[in-house]
Amino acid sequence: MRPAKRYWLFKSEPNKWSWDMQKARGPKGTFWDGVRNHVAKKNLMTMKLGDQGFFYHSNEGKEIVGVVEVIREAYPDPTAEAGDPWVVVDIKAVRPLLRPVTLAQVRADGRLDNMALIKAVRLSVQPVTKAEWQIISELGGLR
DNA sequence: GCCAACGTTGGC
DNA sequence: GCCAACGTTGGC
Repeated sequence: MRPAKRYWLFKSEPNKWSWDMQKARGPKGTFWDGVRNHVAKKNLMTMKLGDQGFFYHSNEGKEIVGVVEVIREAYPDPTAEAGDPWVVVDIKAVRPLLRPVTLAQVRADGRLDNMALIKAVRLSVQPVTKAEWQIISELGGLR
């Protein structure tokens, strides 16, 4: 049996790598580089083909703007020094949220208090539970 | 192996 | 620009 699909959240500063840039890559997607934290790395290693994630704009915007999908599982980060342990996955843009979900909304919701977005502020690649995924999808106008 | 100092992230 | 949270480094 195929393992249940998992959900994630990818943080990016939009002035470095924005949703629009991700979308412009089309179905080919791109590798998600720059992760230099062991917890985030562990999350990357756990990802399977077809897992979905939210695309979050940190710093400017502070909102979840889109949905991405994992199209290649973890492999060595091409931007890391040889011998470094860091990995990337490939992701592609799937669709934008009809209405971006802001950090303020997530905080105010009450059902999302345990999200890593709030609990682990600095973690750049985070797990999202199925329940959280559904709530945010609704807030974002996706169902 | 502990912990103080320091650097980085990211919200405000 | 400030600072809280947290990770990493290095002295002991």
